[in-house]
Amino acid sequence: MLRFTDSLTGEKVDFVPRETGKVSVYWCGPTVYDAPHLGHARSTLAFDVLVRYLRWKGFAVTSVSNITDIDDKIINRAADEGSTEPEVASRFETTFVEQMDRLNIAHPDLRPRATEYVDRMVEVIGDLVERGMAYTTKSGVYFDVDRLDEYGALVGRSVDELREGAGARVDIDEEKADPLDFALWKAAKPGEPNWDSPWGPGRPGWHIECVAMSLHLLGDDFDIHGGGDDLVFPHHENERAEALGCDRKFARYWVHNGMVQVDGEKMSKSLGNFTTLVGLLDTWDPRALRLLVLQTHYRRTMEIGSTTLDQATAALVRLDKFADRMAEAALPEATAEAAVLDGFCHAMDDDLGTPQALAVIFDAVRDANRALDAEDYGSAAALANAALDATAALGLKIGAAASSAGTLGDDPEAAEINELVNRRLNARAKKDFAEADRIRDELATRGIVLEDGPTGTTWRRS
RNA sequence: GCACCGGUGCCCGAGUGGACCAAGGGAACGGCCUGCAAAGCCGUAAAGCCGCGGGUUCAAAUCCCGCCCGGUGCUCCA
Repeated sequence: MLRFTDSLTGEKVDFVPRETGKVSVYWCGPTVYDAPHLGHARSTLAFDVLVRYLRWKGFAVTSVSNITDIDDKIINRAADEGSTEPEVASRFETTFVEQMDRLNIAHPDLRPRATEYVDRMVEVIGDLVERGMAYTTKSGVYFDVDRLDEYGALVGRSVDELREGAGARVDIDEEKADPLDFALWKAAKPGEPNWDSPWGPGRPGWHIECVAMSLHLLGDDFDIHGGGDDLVFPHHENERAEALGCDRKFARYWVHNGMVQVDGEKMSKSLGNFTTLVGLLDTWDPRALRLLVLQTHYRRTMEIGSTTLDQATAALVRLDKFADRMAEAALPEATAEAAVLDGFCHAMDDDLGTPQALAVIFDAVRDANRALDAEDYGSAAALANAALDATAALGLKIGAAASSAGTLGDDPEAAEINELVNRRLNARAKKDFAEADRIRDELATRGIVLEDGPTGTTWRRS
């Protein structure tokens, strides 16, 4: 039985989908106003693994993740650049998708944009106004928090408690009847993009797009709603209020991932150049980032930095070598070792315990190597198949062929390096080890590592 | 300030009441292999007891109280 920690109750609960065998998942995608960062990667990776594992288990999954392409930050960025909102949004959406592709993240089945859903949002807002859950002011339409008893349930606070902290960080809008009330529709200001509505020209308020999209594409009472845990309040609390305010059932389970830290501190642009994904993925194998993320439970705050990425890279190299070794061994056909897959499922079923799942995989790797050393090919094959099946279920491709380093022939210096390698081989053949070592040292200073194997010498960049 | 979540070896991190009390990865060390290395495999040691101080319990890293530190949220940040 699959279990998740549901943010609404904070407890681990059995997962019972709306429809047997089918799972509907919605997770909050990015607001495309800037380059994607580590946090986007971690969050998207978390839900990628969730979806992959559910599919691996045999569920028919429908996944939806939005692109928020209209918001204050996009407007500001466009103004700063002397560009337009659609241009800014389109550019960063492209970058986002590119980086997700590098991370081998499966595309969501549907990736709707907020601007394509304005009509549906207007419908939802209209419904709320009709039901008396929302009111209109000069500056827009606001949700009346007092009308919903359950407001605050997701974040685990009462309306009174929330009211105490309201305005702690942002000035209170005088137009609102209650500081907690939040915008559903913002009246247009001069120069801003706007759409027509029964309340005059304006633009969508608090992430009402997520409600309009998720309910439209997945239906009422869909299964899982996810996102980063910084979105719990007010973002998700408000979404929930919007849906419940329309008397519609919303997410059955709320799943939130933890934040990323760099060097023990919050990630910020001043802290390092690899807080953006593009730079990081240029430096490290994207699979190393996936492995690193999976080594920490998705709900926990985690550390990402050059040290941990290097460590993950070392672990990844080991997995690649393992996959290659097993492939070269030409092992017999074998069914994946059931004990390993059972262990893997047991770990994953328990709130997606990827760290434990990886421990099962690494144990299988060691056992398979041991079996191969002992020339127990049947066991080695069964264990290797299980390990490969499990890594694949996590979206982790292993083996040198999967390495982003690509084939050695692609390296611009390949011809020159190969020449040096051949000269060294000749020297070794003549037992001129001094010359052989000199060439090896020369390559080492250029960051090239040589490996002499039974079938010849290979090289790679360290 | 208020709320929530964390603080586990040299590093990253599982474990959240009980088989001598800590998985897995990285690093370290030793062995095999190698002309020597590298890589790989095998193995070993390493937490004077899991932030600090109290408490509950037959039994706690795991529960309770206080304190210290970090993170997140408190109107648009994954």
